[in-house]
Amino acid sequence: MNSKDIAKIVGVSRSTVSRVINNYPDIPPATREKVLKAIKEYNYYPNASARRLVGMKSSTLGLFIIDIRDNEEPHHVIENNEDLLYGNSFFSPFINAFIDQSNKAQYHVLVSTVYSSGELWKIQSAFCEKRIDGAVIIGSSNDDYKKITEIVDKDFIMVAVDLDVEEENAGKVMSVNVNNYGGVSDALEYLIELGHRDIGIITGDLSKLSGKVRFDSFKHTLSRHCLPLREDFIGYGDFTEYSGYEAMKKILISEKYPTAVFVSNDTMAIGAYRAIKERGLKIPEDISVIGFDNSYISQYMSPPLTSVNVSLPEIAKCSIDLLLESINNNEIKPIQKTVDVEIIKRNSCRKIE
Amino acid sequence: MNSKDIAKIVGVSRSTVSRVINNYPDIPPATREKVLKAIKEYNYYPNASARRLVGMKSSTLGLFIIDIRDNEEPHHVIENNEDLLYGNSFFSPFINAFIDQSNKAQYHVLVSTVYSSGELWKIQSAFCEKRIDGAVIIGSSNDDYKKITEIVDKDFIMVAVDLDVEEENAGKVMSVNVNNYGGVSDALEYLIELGHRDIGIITGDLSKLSGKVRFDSFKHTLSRHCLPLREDFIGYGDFTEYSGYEAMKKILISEKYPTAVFVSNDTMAIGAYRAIKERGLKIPEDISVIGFDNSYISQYMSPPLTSVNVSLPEIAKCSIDLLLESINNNEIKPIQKTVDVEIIKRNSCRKIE
DNA sequence: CTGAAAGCGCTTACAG
DNA sequence: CTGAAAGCGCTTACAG
Repeated sequence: MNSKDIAKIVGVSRSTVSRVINNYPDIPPATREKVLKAIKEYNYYPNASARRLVGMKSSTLGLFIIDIRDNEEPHHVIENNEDLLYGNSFFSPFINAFIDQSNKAQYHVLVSTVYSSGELWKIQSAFCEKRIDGAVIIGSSNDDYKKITEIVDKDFIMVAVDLDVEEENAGKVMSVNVNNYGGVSDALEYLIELGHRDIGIITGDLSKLSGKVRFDSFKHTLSRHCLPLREDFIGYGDFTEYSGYEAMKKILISEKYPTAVFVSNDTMAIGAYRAIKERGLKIPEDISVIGFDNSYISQYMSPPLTSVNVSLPEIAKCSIDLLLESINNNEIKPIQKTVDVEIIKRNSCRKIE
Repeated sequence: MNSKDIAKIVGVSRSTVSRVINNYPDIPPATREKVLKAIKEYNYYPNASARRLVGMKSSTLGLFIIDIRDNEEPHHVIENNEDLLYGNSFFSPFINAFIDQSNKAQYHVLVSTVYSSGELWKIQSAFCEKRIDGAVIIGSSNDDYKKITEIVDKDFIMVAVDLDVEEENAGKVMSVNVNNYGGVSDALEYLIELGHRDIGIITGDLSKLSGKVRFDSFKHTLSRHCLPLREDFIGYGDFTEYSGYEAMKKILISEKYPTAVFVSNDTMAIGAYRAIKERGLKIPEDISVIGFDNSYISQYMSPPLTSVNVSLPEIAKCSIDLLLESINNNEIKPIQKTVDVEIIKRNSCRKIE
């Protein structure tokens, strides 16, 4: 069943069929009805490839999840649930939200994973093969993104999510970021309000935007409030649970430990909880903990974790808006958007005197 | 840059360029080299639509997540993190695994959500528009799947995941399922081994395969061991956390309550834990709990939940194998596969005398 | 071994 | 208002 068949059935030309499909004006209602009826009756759908070939959009957005670990095997496939962990806490909900919002905007979405630099060509090829009209890149470090911009043509429509825009690229790239800076200062000010003065931090991966900015904001906010930053109150993590565990253990080594700790994401907070409990300390009685991301699990931790909520659906929405505007106007306006953030108070922080 | 350009550059015809791209034999190595070199140098990628149009595969698999709630608004978009919950525990990790495995098999994946019966045409259209070569359908109840088979042509290649195959369809449909039956009987036998005799159950949504089979297996296994099934030890849930909470409250109403409860999925176990704690009971001292799915969160519950592990990556692998075989041979062999299951023992079940 | 040509299914100037 | 025709970029018999 193709447009020719429909044309024959209705007794018009393919041009006319095409015109009603594409909502041209100047088609007499009667003709339009007849064509529509035949289309429905014969269950006809225009071939997407043929449409693409004559220059129409593919109506497809690409979503590239970058998780490069070049030191490991080239294409590491998720073999067990443990590997899914990483995806689960941040990427997965974002993927869902992105698909959902794209679908709502009448776009298909093509999802791909990139596990090594050697797979970066996937992005370029999806564009060159004309499979997608635009793409979101998520999960890349600044280094990775640099590589991407080297490989992928500059005139393809991409928005980078959760990515630091380097000076050289600023004004050239579309991106949407979480208000990491504000979120951390809010979190800290909340702790300070509760009376805390000895506040520690578990940092994230400092090569990622979120890791770096959260640490910076922590330092600035502390000094703005004239509070000291003690080196032994800093634990360096990399966003994984285990690193959170180790970092917290390190912080708790000395006999004087902070009364509150800001943990740069919830996944590390899980590890931190474990270290605190192993040390025989109670949350929040002995030590208050605040996380970041408000991931699914935080509400179920004991005690439920106070955390900075990042609205993944809102990030998805912003990215798609940027993408679609760019696609429709066929121009790349280098806009940086920031999505705001809010503290979800639960029971892991207490007031002290 | 298209095949004509490459042809001109190399000094051959487009036919030849096409032949080297498609690995035809009988091309002199020298020619092949030259063409490959130009392709690389000019960063040429063949247009996927044009290839599709001349009959090649689209190299794309569809993944349709069915979550029909017709009583709610037609297209409910995920607006807040709470909505993501449902996706998180089961779908999300599956989506990840599916994308990963498809990518590894050199396939793209097009993901779509279906939130109402009115959107079921999306499946048909993706096929008819020739966007995909095959598709996995997940999350549908038997009713939903029936509707799907009514709408979607029988000659499209689909595999149903976690779906009951009705008698009338058996032998016509490709599907992969979890060994729900074996998983539940294993779980129960584990409890029995620990000395439990008064065992309760919180059922899932009985209109879904997993809900129904888990309940059936529970009843059969109990009777095989000559253990009674007390009506007041049964709580009816629907796989959501809140339903688990309510169901457990109902079970705990009478003064005699079971020493162990099988909960049909981990999400409901979260609710069940809450109800048990509110009642002032301890897990596993007063009551043992075993879940199903071994979802991400189960290890972090307190106490960590013993659960039946379902290997989502393995399900993904099976589905893709089925799909690819069907696509390559261009025939639908109605095969039903079952993925095995294993108990992950943690601290929510205790031995009793 | 290789090129010229047909054809995949559409859309869109162009002409009427 | 509508049809005939060109053309999008490929692949694949066909002929040589």
